[in-house]
Amino acid sequence: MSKIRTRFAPSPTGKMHVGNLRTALYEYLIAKHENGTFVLRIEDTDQERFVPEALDIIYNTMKLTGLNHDEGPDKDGGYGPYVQSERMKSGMYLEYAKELVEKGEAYYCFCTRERLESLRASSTTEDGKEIAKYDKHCLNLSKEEVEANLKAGMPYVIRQNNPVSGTTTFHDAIYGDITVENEELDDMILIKADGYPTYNFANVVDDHLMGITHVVRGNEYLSSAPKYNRLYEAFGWEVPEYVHCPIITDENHKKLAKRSGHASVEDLLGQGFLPETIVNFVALLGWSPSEDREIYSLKELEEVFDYHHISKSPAVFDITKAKWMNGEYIKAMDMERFLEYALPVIRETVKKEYDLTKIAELVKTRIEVFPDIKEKIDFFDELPEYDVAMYTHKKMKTNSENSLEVLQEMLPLLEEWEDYSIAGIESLCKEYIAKKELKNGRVLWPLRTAVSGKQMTPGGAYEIMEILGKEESLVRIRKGIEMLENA
RNA sequence: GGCUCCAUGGUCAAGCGGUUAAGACAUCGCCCUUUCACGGCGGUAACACGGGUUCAAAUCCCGUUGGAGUCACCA
Repeated sequence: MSKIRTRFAPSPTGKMHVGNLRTALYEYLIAKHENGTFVLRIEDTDQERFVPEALDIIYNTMKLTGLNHDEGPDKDGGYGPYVQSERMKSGMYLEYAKELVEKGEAYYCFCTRERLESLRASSTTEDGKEIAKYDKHCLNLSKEEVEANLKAGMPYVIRQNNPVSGTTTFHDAIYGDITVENEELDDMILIKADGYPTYNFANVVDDHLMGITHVVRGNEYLSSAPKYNRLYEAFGWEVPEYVHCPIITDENHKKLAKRSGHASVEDLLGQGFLPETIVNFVALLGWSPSEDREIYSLKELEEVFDYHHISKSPAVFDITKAKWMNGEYIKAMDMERFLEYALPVIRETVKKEYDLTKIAELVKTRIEVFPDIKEKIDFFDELPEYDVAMYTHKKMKTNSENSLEVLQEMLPLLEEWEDYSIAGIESLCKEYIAKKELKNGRVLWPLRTAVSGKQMTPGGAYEIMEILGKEESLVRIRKGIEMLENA
């Protein structure tokens, strides 16, 4: 069997959609699993939607996620150029289109947009039986008429000439054989009036020229696949293995769109997701490994990925589960890298001179995405307003009276104490607890409350006091005493 | 609306004719614990419906219903 060659062929029109990323990922994995070649090709045939920054987005995303291509615009592998607008310069798409015209598989069309629009309008007013497709009007033009029109400089497109009867069957690795009536096939445009090939055409030509063996794409292309198939056949080219992936949807089971808030890789990154989470999570949307396991690095995915296990039904992008997975990655991160992500967020919230690394450590097992950090540590900078009722905790057996007593008795001890390390404070507290024969919670709950002013905090009284230091800890405890006295 | 595809818990999903119908997220409860987390244990929860085929159907076939995708000189 020949070596596998897959390609990721994005068009630079904006952000990187997660559906696109998954397609790229599967293409990458299919190739890498078999030691094949993963090609990056830029499909910029739409001059109107082209946005230059999108190229950077594509490169950055690929790099960040680790989907490194073996061939591409920046890595010639002998199949270049890898940018369609550059390939176009040689006029090759037009040549190929003309080849089809000569074979009778395509034809020139001079219809105006106005005519096409009215055609569409009239077809919809019919009884619903009518199919909204081109009526092959220009197919009837004689060779002479075409020549004359061309000579006169009339704008034209070249359309595929599909049969009007019979059926076309193509094979997909996931969906099996799919058959459609040829009558359903529209004569799609191959070459646009601006001379550029359409995606549909350029895609087929380039895939063939680049020796692509597996064509992976979203299943929104399923309905146009028969037309591509006819193109391959018209040229007499070998049809690649089609792999149509199920669609990724939002929670309403609709195709994931920008408005969902997490439709692009950039959105996800901005929300505090790690690249490896995105890759891992998206890999599992529509595919599952044979072993019972969910956390996979890209390398591990390369090992176990088998595209025959891709499922057929659409998958909801469950942001809740994605967050869980991100939390798993965060917990498994080494401290150094964690700090790179966490510190900037912490700095936004904590302006005072505390040991931010210690704060980071506190928070590591308690967040799912990095912005979660903010609300967990806001009390460090400033003791929030809180209600004395917070001192009452049923399970800790605390109330405002015994809390006051504990704080009043602890205050002088803490004032004399110098060692405000976790261990130091702990030994002081434990000593007091032992002497008074109390449960830990009886004294630690009031302390933690006084020092944080919050119902829940990352870390306990020891950890918080260590970070706050002696002075600030005492200020807060005195404040607590004052509040309890006035209650 | 035409065409195409899809159909196991709320979500991701295992399952390929014989299972007590896995597992994960979420949810609920318990344990651990100075709070919250982490960790551990357990619970609730699914084969859309109707016909076949078969000794036997979540698994195969047909229909119904439901959902999605697609119908551009966009990709």
